[in-house]
Amino acid sequence: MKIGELARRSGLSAHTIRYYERIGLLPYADRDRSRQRDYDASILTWIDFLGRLKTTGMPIREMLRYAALREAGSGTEADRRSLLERHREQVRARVAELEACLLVLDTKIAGYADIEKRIEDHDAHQRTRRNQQAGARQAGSR
Amino acid sequence: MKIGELARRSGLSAHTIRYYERIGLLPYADRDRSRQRDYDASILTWIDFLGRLKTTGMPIREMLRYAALREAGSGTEADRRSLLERHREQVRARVAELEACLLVLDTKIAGYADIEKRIEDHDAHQRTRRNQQAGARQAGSR
DNA sequence: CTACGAGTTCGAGCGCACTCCAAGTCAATG
DNA sequence: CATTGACTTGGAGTGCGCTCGAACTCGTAG
Repeated sequence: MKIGELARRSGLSAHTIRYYERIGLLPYADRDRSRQRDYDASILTWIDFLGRLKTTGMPIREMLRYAALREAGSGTEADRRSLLERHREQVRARVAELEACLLVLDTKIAGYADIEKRIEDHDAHQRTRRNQQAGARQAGSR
Repeated sequence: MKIGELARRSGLSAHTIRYYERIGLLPYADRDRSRQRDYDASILTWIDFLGRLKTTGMPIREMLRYAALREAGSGTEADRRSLLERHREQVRARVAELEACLLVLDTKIAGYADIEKRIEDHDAHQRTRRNQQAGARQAGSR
């Protein structure tokens, strides 16, 4: 698979794929006779996992540490595991934080809803009064 | 309250407070006789809410839109509400996304735990075999 | 042979959200 | 009166994670 197809299938741009290789997030890819990168489909699994790390807010620095352990092969499982466990805790904390903010947002939104409702009621009341006055005028003009 | 105290109480740096005022996120603060900013405690509520928006990933661009509506005063409640409602949906989506990633992390971590367990078992087995051989040698040597 | 499309490298540029620096002002203290 | 420390402004610099451009090389189709 060449870089263009990998880009389409991974959702990254070819630029980003090269950038990731440059910084060491992706392993140095084999090149064909004309020095073009030639990828194995298995790289998609790795890119996908990197995407998870990224989505959960892991900085590239730390992904690099994980990638390096992975490259180092067996014997690094305990380190990789504890790195992911620490990250998992951070993600859990983040979720809790977002949920706390959601409550604040709910309250704020409910506050605006109240204000809007009060305005509507007020308007409806005003209309009713105008109509009553108009009715009274009509009745009086007969 | 001067900027230093506000910085301490809000958790922002004085630099950041001035930056926020410059871009319009904080209202232009009144100055005292010697042109120093003089804040009312009520600003803390606003900074706190801005913090919630920031924590939930709202870009400054959008906070500015909200801040502008707020400055515009009454009549903008419906807009402010819908802005916050749209944001709330994004935050909810983000939480869902993080939770999906947490499942992937759990699986990955469990995988490493398995590998480590297999290695431990293997080592324990090796030790047992060595002990048995040592025992057999001792018994034979008697 | 030419033209194309997709790839290559290297380095510069960008958007975001700060963060910091230099040079100056001011009020209070010794 | 001199010093100290907290403040002022305007503008430059930073770190992150890309993103893009220029100039070039290939392999294939017409």
